[in-house]
Amino acid sequence: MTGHENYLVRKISTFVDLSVHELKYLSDLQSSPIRVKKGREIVHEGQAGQSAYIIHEGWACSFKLLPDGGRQIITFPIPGDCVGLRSILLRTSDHSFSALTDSLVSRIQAARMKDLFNELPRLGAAILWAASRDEAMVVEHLVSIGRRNAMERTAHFLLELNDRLQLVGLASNHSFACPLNQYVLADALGLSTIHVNRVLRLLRERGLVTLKNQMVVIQDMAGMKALAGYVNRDDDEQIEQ
Amino acid sequence: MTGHENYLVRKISTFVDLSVHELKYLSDLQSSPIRVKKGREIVHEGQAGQSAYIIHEGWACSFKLLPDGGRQIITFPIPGDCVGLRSILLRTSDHSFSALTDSLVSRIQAARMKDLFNELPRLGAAILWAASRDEAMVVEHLVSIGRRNAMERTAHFLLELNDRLQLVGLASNHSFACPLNQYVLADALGLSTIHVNRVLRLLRERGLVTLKNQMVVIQDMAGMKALAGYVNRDDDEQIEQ
DNA sequence: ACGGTTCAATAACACAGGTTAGCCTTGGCC
DNA sequence: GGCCAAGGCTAACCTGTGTTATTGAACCGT
Repeated sequence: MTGHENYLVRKISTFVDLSVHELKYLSDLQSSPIRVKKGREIVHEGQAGQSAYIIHEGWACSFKLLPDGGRQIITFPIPGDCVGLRSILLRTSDHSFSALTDSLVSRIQAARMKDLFNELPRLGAAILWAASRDEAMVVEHLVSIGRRNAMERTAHFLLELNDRLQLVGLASNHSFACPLNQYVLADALGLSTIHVNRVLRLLRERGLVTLKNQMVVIQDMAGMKALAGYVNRDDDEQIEQ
Repeated sequence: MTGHENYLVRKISTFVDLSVHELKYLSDLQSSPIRVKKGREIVHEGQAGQSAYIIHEGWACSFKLLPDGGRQIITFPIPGDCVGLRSILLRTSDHSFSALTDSLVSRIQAARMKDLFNELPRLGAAILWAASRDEAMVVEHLVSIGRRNAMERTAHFLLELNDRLQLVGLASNHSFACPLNQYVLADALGLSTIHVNRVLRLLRERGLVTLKNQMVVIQDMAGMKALAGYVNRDDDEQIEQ
């Protein structure tokens, strides 16, 4: 264990206590870390090759491209997150995945992942549990885009990011470093860049939140939650065995 | 086996050949079938109780409600589909789930599902594979709502339904029975009822597709696919094990 | 045959968000 | 120091979609 996988361990440990053996297995599962330059595409939609990836440092995004050149960002994997688990079951990846900042990732071979479920089912369940949470996030994202207006949607998104980052210790109670620019936000929120700009200004003017110099500061947490209709993750939920 | 689980078997058999033993296990896994009246809510968001459900007959929808009374439909489970697998890992259900027509469903107890993975991992993998497909559908839905306009989105949705129904033999090449009314479509597509009506008229006027008397007829398959930017499911993908 | 309910259809109007077009700041690099 | 690229900001205008309101057809139970 070289230290960078602490985020994953930290996240999983919040819900199951890992034994020394499990920790070791978790560490051996992964390839040695790979440096990825900002902007570099790691997996391309339709690509065969069955690997999942774990992010140790940096931010990434998974997305789909449309024939007309449009892009919809599905989710922003952050340190400790696992991407492409689905491509282990399906034969090809159904979305692309690229680094938003210089990053450090490891690859997980499909075969080893399958072994894991036989050998350490408890650890396997913990990983699936984490994946389930990610799915739940995609669902919430769907709801946001389908039924919340631009402001609610943006607020909701920032609140959720804040919560996720706190889980791995990358956010204080109400602020976090955020390398996402307005173009990227637009592709995630299903809006135009210009409208993202408008919305951010409104949120700022109302004293709710600021995004400046790669830093998000939530200034009125209660106001934000009210606006977004945000419900806290039920963080005491436990995996039961 | 009373016959009604044929859809599930049929769907799974498309990708793995099930042994007699596996078929039996799959059948024993499920509670005896439960009749559910049209409109009845089967699982309520936040409800504890860890069960998944399998649909044998009828249509359902899974959705989330918003504080302002809005509703976003996530997906329409059809015969052979499994709902709420996620609530087996998370402790509570993160969305509601109700019957759109009189339906027949079975419950699957969490514990038995977990046993399955130990005892018949191949069958377990097949079920997870089906679940992965459903996830992929949610992602595609997200892309639709985020980056396709109302017409493209509607066309895409109908094409996808057609494909799914074909998989269980409930659609011919280009038409299928569809109990969804315009209100329900609106909540799925993130549109207003009125706009769904407009869009359906446009699609009809352009000779692309009609929805009349609970029947969808795709009249110009090529035109629809071009409009929606629809890519066929890669139906020859195999689960390998 | 009757009233009630559900669903589809249309029209007129309103507004959220998209589009086009610039300008300004910052920071890196030759 | 000067150029260039990336990212942020703003304004004016346009359009896709939402809203409100109303009508009609089909079906249902009594």
